[in-house]
Amino acid sequence: MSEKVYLVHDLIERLGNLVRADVRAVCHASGVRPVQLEALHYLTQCNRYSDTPQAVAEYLGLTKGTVSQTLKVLEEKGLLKKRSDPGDKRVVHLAPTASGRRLVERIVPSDLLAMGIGKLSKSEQQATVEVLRLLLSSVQKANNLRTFAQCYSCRFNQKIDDGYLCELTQESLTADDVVLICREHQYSERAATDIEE
Amino acid sequence: MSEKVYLVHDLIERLGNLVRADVRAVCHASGVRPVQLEALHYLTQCNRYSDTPQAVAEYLGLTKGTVSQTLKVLEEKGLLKKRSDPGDKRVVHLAPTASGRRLVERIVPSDLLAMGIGKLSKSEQQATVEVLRLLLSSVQKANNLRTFAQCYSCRFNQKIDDGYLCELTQESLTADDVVLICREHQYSERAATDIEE
DNA sequence: CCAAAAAGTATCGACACGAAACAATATAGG
DNA sequence: CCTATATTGTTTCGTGTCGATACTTTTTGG
Repeated sequence: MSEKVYLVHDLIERLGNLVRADVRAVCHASGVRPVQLEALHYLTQCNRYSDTPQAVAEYLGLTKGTVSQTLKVLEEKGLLKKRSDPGDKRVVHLAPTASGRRLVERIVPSDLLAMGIGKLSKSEQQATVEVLRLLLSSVQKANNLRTFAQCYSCRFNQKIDDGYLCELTQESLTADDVVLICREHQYSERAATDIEE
Repeated sequence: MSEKVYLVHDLIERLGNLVRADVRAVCHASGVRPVQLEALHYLTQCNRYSDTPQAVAEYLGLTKGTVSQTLKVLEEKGLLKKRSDPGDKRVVHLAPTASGRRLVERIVPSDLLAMGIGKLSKSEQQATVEVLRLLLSSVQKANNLRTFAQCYSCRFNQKIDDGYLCELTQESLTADDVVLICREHQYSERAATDIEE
């Protein structure tokens, strides 16, 4: 195996540790657990097909039982509202409350990371985003993982005259919709990671 | 704040989540906790100034009380040996046992990440390592964090005729020593992150 | 020599986590 | 239509993580 794999594993792990330690400290001051914040953070970014307990569990790599408890605590704290799906009565939709959104905005992104990135030049910042994006999509593709990416880079997304269409659900999407992350997302064959914003 | 900060935070968090979920699965099969493996992994990489409970706590971003328990469990499982310092009787040195080292080698690096990196071209792999290294050192410098890097890039490290000298401890170091990570590490002023291996 | 700092341990309570069992609803096959 | 089977989510339970706090031992500094 290439030496590089060890290096990248180490670097990802250490950056992850630092960011997590920082987030943990701020979370602690705010009285929430890191995993609770991560779930809430996800829910501020996902679309209406992806705001369920099951999707949160897949995104975080946890079991549905574990996530169920986390969501229960978030609801008790008033950071989250549950709403049952009108079409499928098994399904629950989750939405952060106003205070939930405020909490996420206060903690994400971590100051630690922001300061580090701020020290980089514009071109270094750009290179960082591109490399991380490429690495993430490569890991996801190599392991057939759900990609949890935004609709605009999805092979099911189609541009129509007054907006977009999801070919999977056959529903029309707005410009706001297509920047949310979706659990059904699949990259199109062409390099969809190159899209600039 | 630059948009890029949000993007990088997200990407680091998601890559970290994926790697952690993968490591967690393998750990579970091996009967150890992720945090136990991370501590053990650190101890396979650190030098003789950095193999103490306090250093592990700083590296992982946890309190010493928490780490003390983790180490106790590792010792009970026979993955770790404790040895008290002859010079300072408060200090305990930690060393992975043979089975501890074997465990780490089996789990690190994660297959998930290895497969993802394997799909990248040589030059993309190189770019990934460089970008992550730059980002990590930038984050560390911006926050005055301990860098936990290898002696060869340390400002206290000096090349002498038959090896190296640490100007902080005034002890001589071998070629094997200078690739271990040290809690007292400080980057020299020149860009020490550019060193190739 | 004594106060303060530092390294480590022990104990406690809140919560994370997986496993398993469970309830409710949806889907597919006969 | 009706009954397996699958899917979604919750609950319960046991183990373990984590931080806070209090504590011991040793070192250091005035």
